[in-house]
Amino acid sequence: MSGVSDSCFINKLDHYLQLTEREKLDLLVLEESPQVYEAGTVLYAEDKDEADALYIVQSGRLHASTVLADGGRALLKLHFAGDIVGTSNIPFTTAISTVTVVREARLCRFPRSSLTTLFEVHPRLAALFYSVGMLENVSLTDRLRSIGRTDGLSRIGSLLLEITSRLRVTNKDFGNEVELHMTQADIGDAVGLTHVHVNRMLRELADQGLIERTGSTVTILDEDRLREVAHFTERYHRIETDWFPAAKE
Amino acid sequence: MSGVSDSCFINKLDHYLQLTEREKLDLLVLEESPQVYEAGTVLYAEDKDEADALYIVQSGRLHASTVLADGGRALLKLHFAGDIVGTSNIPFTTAISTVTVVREARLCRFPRSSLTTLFEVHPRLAALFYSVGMLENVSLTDRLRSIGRTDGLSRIGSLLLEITSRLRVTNKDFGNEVELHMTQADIGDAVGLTHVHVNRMLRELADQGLIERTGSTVTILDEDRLREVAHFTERYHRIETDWFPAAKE
DNA sequence: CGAACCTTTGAAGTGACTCAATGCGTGTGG
DNA sequence: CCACACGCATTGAGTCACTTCAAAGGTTCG
Repeated sequence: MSGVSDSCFINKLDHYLQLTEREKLDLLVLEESPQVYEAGTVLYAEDKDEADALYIVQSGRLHASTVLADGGRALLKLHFAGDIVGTSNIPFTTAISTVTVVREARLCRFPRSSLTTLFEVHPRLAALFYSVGMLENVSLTDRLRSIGRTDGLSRIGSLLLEITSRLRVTNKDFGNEVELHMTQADIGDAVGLTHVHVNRMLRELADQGLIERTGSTVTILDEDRLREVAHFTERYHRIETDWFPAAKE
Repeated sequence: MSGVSDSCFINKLDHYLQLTEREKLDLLVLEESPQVYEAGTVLYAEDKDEADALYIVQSGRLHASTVLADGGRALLKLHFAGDIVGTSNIPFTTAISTVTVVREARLCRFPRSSLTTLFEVHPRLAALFYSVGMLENVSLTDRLRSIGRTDGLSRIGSLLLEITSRLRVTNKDFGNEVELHMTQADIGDAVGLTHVHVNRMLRELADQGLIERTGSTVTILDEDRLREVAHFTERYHRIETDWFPAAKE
């Protein structure tokens, strides 16, 4: 039987909120044991698969994408350790985007039925789910602003900063060296540019001394200046928990 | 004292879910009586005002915007009757966008503390709030795709269809004539184009016989073809409620 | 009747795209 | 162990969607 340390939730939820023993134990029952998914695995496919569960990321990388009419692709979300994947399917029966494992990941499946119990028994955890979902909402509006209203250089800078920023949530001693696990075409699909232009903008960022590149690893050399270029606002430090219902002991 | 018909929730929540008497009564206590806000009113300002309440829209129009480094503006969300405004502030203490009343609106304030009670006492309604929030996330990813990966004509078409689609949620007998309540500059800020180009794309849509314009009212002449041009997917019909906890009678 | 705001149109400039070719690294089958 | 294929990064050149700048026409309102 799996111990508490095997839970997919402990990392991130515990970061935002000190979970009680009762909460931890109940979560262990509600979520399934972590399973390993290799890179390339499709968790569910847009407009095709039933979306009857969330997945909590213990480690690894995933992304949500959608196919365009012209055969192109858009990357809608990036998912890191601690993220809850699949929340936007909650109001639907069929998956509204395709979720792909980008880098070998350990995931806990969290069936819809567990969500029912969670909301019934643990209002405080339900509030936390709600907050985390709204955090995703904010991340989306930030990208909307970046993609809709800034040039290529800013968009790429913004993406780099968002990735580092989110990795730091679960990894405090994270430096300024990021392995992107994305091709330049992926980056383009995420920020709304072609891979050719992504290449030129990455070079430009490097030429300006803001970043350094080695393969698909990026080192941020001047984070302050990059933040200015990208008009980036940090948002993932903490969440407001004052209004949360009391925990079940 | 205000009757049930005065509640800001009945319209939309009742559309998705048959509320019980107990739920309706409790909601009436939790939400404040509707108040009228005239066009131009700023509910709260980005990075400035405390965000200690949600607002439920009974009637009228609002939008959420953010100011850019270069003085520009991005419209992040449009809010219609039945919407819950301010959810993205839930994880924060300070407002993360500016919410402005676009057209005289009747709003019910829903303080954060009411949210606490809602999650404690009415898990089913909490689930509904969660679902509605996730629906907003989906709307954002749809716009992300539209803005990041399609041309001006599609973006405008997509916006027009989203507006009509969302107005239909609370107004079944809504035709194909939409009063936008947006200037062409507003539209540009919403879809990531300049007002000049918005003008040309609107003309183009009209020239192609897809729409007809009178002032800021748009009549959709060929909705099927417009959907093709815009690559639009309808999403606001209904939400999945099977997993919701049982209602408190 | 003028001011303010919005829409519309023209003309020129540019950021990003498309097309195309080259190089590079890695894995694989002969 | 080499040859080749394949995916990815890089670079150049030409083109285009959208921008910027500028000005004129409409509408509303005090």
